Amino acid sequence: MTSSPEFKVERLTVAGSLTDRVCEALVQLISGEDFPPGSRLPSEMKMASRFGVSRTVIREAISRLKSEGLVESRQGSGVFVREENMDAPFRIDPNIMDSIQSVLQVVELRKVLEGEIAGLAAKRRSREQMAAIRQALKQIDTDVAAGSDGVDADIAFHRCIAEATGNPHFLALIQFLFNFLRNATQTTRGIEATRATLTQQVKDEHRAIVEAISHQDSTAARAAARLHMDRASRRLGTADIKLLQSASTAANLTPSTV
Amino acid sequence: MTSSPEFKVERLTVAGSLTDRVCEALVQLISGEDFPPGSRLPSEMKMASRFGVSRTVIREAISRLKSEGLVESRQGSGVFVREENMDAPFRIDPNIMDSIQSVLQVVELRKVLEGEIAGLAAKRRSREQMAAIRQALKQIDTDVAAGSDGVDADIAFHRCIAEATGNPHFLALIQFLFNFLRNATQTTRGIEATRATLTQQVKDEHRAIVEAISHQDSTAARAAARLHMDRASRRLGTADIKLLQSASTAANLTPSTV
DNA sequence: GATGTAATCTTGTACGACAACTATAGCCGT
DNA sequence: ACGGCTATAGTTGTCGTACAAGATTACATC
Repeated sequence: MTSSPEFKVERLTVAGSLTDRVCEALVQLISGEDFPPGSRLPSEMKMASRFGVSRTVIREAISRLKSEGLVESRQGSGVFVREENMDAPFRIDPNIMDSIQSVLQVVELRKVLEGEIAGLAAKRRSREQMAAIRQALKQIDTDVAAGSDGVDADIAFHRCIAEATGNPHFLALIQFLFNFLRNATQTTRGIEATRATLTQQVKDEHRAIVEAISHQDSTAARAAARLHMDRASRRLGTADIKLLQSASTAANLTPSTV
Repeated sequence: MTSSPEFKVERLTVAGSLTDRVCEALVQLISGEDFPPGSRLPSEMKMASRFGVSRTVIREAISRLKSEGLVESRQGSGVFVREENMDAPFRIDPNIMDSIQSVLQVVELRKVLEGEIAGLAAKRRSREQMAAIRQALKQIDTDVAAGSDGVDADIAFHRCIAEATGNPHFLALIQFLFNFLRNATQTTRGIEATRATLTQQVKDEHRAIVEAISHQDSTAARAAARLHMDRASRRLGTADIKLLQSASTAANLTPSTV
């Protein structure tokens, strides 16, 4: 091996800082077949030379990859690609938030989950859990009467139902989806307003879910929850779509001027 | 303000590199009330002085926090705490892998998803997607005949179905669950063996799913997928439970000796 | 051939310098 | 007095060098 290049230098992306670009390029190289799991990637000096950047940039990029669990560095030995990316978490790409369609797709995911969660909760809920659900339902009214937008109480309500399944992963997953949707929609503040105006309809939907769970009728609970989410996505899809779209385009024009 | 310390220097943890410790300390400070969302944290120079490390270390720590979405840096202005931790990913605590019950709970989550995914795929699949699903089903046989355990092909099969929903989040989520389950079970190699011995039954279950999707019968598709997952969890719950348990206890004894 | 040691390579950390960019204070013109 | 422009200081981004700490390899020695 006289001077065989240890890896091809990918075209660095045009946007972002040097560290961003190098990071992206390295992820591509690791994802590809250039560096299989367990292999050692070139020394920081060599990478700096190949990419035409300083070692500082390489080190910061490696630092990110380490925090994401893609690589692992051993002092004096080198940087190695981690065996498994089992820790690769489930995350939704934040820059798809612009797209109203993607938000609706997340809502669809939530709809599926809420339906099954309600069905399972109907089967398994204990008496205490049933009381907690009823209490959470009341809390929504209390909060709204006190001037709150009721979003927190609404989330707590659905969390109570998820807890009643006895499977903590359902709770964790819908909590994650709540976080995402809240952040995706909070830019406009349109959803909360919509929810506030449609309180009566939402209240009826909630009651239907609670009643079904109370009667341990899992089929009805699933249907009620799905209907609830269907209507929620419809509310999202009609009134607020323009707001969200305009907000997203505005965000595109001013990427970091927030 | 003459010389009010802008933040208290937390005790740096004893283990890990300087970057690790600084990173941890910063996370604590951000999680606490010292630096609320939107606030600017001290300049890199000041932090370097406070922590008694070089600016390099601070920069690498900040780089990690940026990749984790906790902070955001603006050149010439400073480093700011991001508004919401909307990026908080959905991840399953790795140390629950010990518990066979938790694994079964994840399987239940997958069961729910696979059922709904199959139902949606039955409604929406295009002709090309149907062909891809059939192709993936055949590939399982091909791989198994070639001596493979067929796990990869099995995953690819279910991925094809998820793709046919047209909602990429379903695909991403079940891929995440696959990764977790694979890592949770691969220690014993017991599951693959089980799956290999029960090929005929699994094949029948797969065929039922494919036929239902082909006929665009979403109810049948959902039922078939749920049955498939039910049987999978039963297979998991009976034969391999002892293997998994023993493997988990062994893993506890050797936490990082892999 | 086994073994201990030195040379060498790699990552970790520190320091200094400058470029690119921002925000602010202050000056100036009106 | 007020608005707009500029100078200036502060901050992040990038570069380079240097050395410490740990690991690997080669080699000399027995």
